[in-house]
Amino acid sequence: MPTAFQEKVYSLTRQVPKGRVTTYAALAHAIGHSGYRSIGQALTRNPDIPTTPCHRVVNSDGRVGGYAHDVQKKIQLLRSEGVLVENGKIVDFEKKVIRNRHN
DNA sequence: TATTTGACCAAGA
DNA sequence: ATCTTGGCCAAAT
Repeated sequence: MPTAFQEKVYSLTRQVPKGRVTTYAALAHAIGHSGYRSIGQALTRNPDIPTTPCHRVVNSDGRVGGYAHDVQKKIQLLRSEGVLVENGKIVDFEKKVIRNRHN
């Protein structure tokens, strides 16, 4: 049973459109927290991949970051949505990332 | 109740 | 550009 905190994280993660990505810091900021690591913690406990596209959440510097089971799987999913990854980094990261800021 | 853990981040060397 | 360090916060143990 998810906590209120996790509900927020999942909810925001689901709002990320296909072909775009967001960062742990952006999610944290959107919720009003500064504990970036807690966001990853919440996603780690996420059981259902299809319902929550947690593969669209990446590191702040454009690196792919981690994944519960296999990072390669995460990269594969991103690539299938049009987000290319080279050397563990997102190609054209600044174009794909959503930070809920001035746009 | 207290401690440890982790899919992070920013700044410094 | 890479590596290290300290800090952050919720959940699990």
